[in-house]
This record gives sequence, structure tokens and C-alpha cells, in this order.
Amino acid sequence: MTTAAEISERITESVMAQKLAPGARLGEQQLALLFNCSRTMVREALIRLAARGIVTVSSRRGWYVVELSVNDAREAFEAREVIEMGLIRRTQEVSKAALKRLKNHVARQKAAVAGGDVGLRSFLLADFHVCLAECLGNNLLAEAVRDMTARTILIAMLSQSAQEAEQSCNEHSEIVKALENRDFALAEKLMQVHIGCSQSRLNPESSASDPLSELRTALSPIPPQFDRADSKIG
Amino acid sequence: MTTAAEISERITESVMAQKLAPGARLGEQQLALLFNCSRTMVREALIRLAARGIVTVSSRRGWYVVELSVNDAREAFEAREVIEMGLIRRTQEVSKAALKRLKNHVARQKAAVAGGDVGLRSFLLADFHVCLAECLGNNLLAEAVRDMTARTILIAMLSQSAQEAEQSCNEHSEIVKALENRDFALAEKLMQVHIGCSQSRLNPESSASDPLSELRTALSPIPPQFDRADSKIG
DNA sequence: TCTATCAATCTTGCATACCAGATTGGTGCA
DNA sequence: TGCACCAATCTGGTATGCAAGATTGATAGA
Repeated sequence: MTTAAEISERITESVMAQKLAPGARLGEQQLALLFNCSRTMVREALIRLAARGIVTVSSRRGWYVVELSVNDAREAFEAREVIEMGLIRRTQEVSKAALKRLKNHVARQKAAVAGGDVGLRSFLLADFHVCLAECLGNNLLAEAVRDMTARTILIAMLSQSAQEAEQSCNEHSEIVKALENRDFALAEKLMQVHIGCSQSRLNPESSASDPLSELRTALSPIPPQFDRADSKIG
Repeated sequence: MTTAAEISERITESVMAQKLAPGARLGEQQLALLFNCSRTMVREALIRLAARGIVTVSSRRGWYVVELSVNDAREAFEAREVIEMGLIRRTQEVSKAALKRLKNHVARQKAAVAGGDVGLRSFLLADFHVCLAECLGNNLLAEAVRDMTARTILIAMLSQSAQEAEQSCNEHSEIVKALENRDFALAEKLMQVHIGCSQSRLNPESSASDPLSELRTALSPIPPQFDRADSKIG
């Protein structure tokens, strides 16, 4: 058996790890079976996630991971900029313990980037921002950052290449370094650039405005040299 | 019958109107009776509110409006400062329509302050901040502001006097005026002072650190001249 | 008279059963 | 051959019932 809190946490983590794509279906019965619990528990978890803007429900059709409109995406990035930059701006001191925690986190990110586990890498790169908000002393905003970071991840076409991940990781490292040097103005600026970079990689023709995009990409023509060759089907 | 969305909205509004005090009990059966629906609907509403930090549940004892610790209170005020100031800071233009809406809102606040309906007054003074976030173009942050404003209201001993309400209202008016004059730096500063004022009225000996405070104040000695005289009981 | 223990009651926790809308595949008619 | 209609099925929506923990009041013993 699994509790509602565990289920919602697992789903959130999967979103942050890009294991659940926008529009992914989350059937109550399926989840109940998977987590070995009743639909009641699953529903409780999904209701919580809906309140946090991670999933939506379409009446009598099903629960789905949210698909953001272009404007939703803009708002999510703007929200992160406002919160994360604002938190750094009003910082006057970062404790030794917090710095240690942040450095440790960056080290884990580096390891994940080198390791090649795309899911873990994606999760840690996002979780860094939550960790930072906690270290800057505001758990309430940290929770808000978690939800909004998850949303920014849910914008289609944003899957990072290994190279981009490494760059993100380096930027995180720079931000921590600036905090350590008490150069909060620099840290704020670096954060702005960092979030701006993610946003600029956005494809304006993203999925939300086009309900067929998922199918469109899935069914895009296959380059001839791969056609039929090495097919694992059957 | 009432839907879960309506129930949670009603509860949120009551909190913002200071009609529900921190620690107030929200029995599932009572609410189901009150809203003429099943416990299922009530539970769904309460689960949503719990995800938003408005209520908490104590296992097999009941649901209660949250009682914030001193640190929770600090975080809530800090969060509002970060978000609301950050939103103003990055504003470059406020549309005519938005300004009209804001002025209209301030006018309603003035009327409520003059009218003497304490609940409506409290609600509108809080709702202004949500309205402002919406007008500055970010609904996601507006929702966050709603939750965090509700939390700041839930800090005991913060009930505004009529005079303080009038001052708040005037400060709102000043902020809108600054926005209209495109003096965003001033607007940001005014907002900081405005939120700081609410926070400074906080009694550091507030209830959350003392589970008996509600009883303590309720059972505080009655000044002799009112003792028994003009009692409306019976 | 005070205290400790127990039972009645109240409240949420959780699962299940049934209802209704949405989707989909089949069938028959034009 | 194409289209419209209908039925079977799948999915969430909602209510209800029972279990279990917490509280409270009563009772009996010291």
C-alpha cells in the first residue's frame, strides 16, 4: 500500500525527471493497481497535484499531466525569475551549513551529468532551485519554486542535451560561488541569465497551441536509412 | 448541493474576511450538512486547501484552519514581499484597462472601509494584492499571492482597526497612483513599506507558539465596570 | 475526594459500489 | 462506399458504509 503523499511525490519527481511528458495520461485505476492501493488514495494524490498545477482532470475522461499554453509558460518562467532573483536580492548572509549543502548538491549534479542518467540529471538540475530557496531561508517559497520549476520542465521541446545540462550545472556552480563570495548582485544577475537561457531555448511553436504536435512528431517521416532496418518490433 | 471548488473558495474567502480564525475547527460532517453535500465533496475541498497551506488535518481528530508559527509568519510576509515587489520591479507598462480595474478596486475598498462591514473590508484589502498581481500579467503568481495573503491574515492578533484599514486603503491608492505615473521604483518602495507595516503590527508573542493563547485571551479578566452589566446572554 | 480505568461517542481514514458521461467500434441504411 | 446511429465499454464522479484512533464522561476503587 502507498499513501497519497507518496503517490503525489512520485509523480512530481517523475515530472521533474522528465519521465512523465506533458499530456501523459494518469488513469486512476492504473495508478491504483501500480501503487497497490484504492482509487480513493490515487484521487487524493491527483487532487493535491491539481491544486499545485501539475496535473489537470478532464471530466469523465481522465487525469493528464498539464500541457501549458505559451502564456502559461511565460508566466511560469516569469514567476521563477521573480521569486528566485527576489530571494537572492534580499539575502545578506548565507550560512556555512547552507553553502556546504549547495556545494554538495552541485557535486551530485556534476556526477549525474557525467553519469548519463538523464532522469536523475534532469531531476537534480531542477531540484537545485528548490534547494537554493530552502537554503535562502524560505520553505514556503521553496515549495512554490518546486511547483513552478516542474511547470517549466513540462514545456514541450525543452529536453536538454547533455551539453546543455553541463552548462546548466556550471551556471549553478557559478551562482553558489557568487553566494559564497557574498556577491549577491552577481548571483542575482547569474540567476536571471540562467533562467533566461532555459526560456530562450523554448520553441514558440510548442505543443500546447497545437493539440496534434505529439502525434505530428511521433509520426514524422523516418529517414530512409533507418526505415525498417534494425526494427525491434516483432 | 455544492461543488468542492465552491466549498474551498468559500472557506478561502472566509479566511480572507477574517471570519475564520486560525485554529477554527472544520468538521467534515458539519460542512457536509452546511453545504448540503456528501463528506466526499468536503474532503476534496479540504485536501485542496491543505495543499495550498490554508488548513491542516490532525489524524482522526479533525481539520483546522492553520495556525502559523512565528517562522511561518516571517516566511509568508517575506514571500509576499519577494513576489509583489518583484512583479512591480519588472513592470514596464500597465494597460489602461488594468489601471481602471485597480482604481475601481480601490474605490470598492474605500466604500467598504467607510461602510463598516469588517468582513468585506478585510477581504477587499487582501484581494487587492491578488488583483494587482493579475493586472501585472501573472495569474500563476496571483494565485500564489492569494494563498500567501491568506496566510498572513491568519496570523493572530493582526485584526485591523478601522483606522489601520483606512491607512491600508490609502497606501493601495498611492501604489496605483505610482503605477499610473509609471514611477515603478516608487510603487515598489511603497509596496515594501505597505507589507512591512502589516508585518510590524505583528505581536511576537502570537498564538502559534502558545497553544493556549486563544483560551488565554478569551478568558482574560473582564474589567470590573463591564462585569455582568449589559450582559446580552440569556 | 481524588484519581485511574473503561466504555460510549465522535471524527477521520479508506475502500467499495454504483451512477453517468465520454469514447469507440460495429452495423445498417442511403 | 460513406455516413449516421447505436450499443458496449471504459473512465471518472459521488455517496455510503465500516474500521480504527482520539476524546470525553462516567464509574469504581483508594
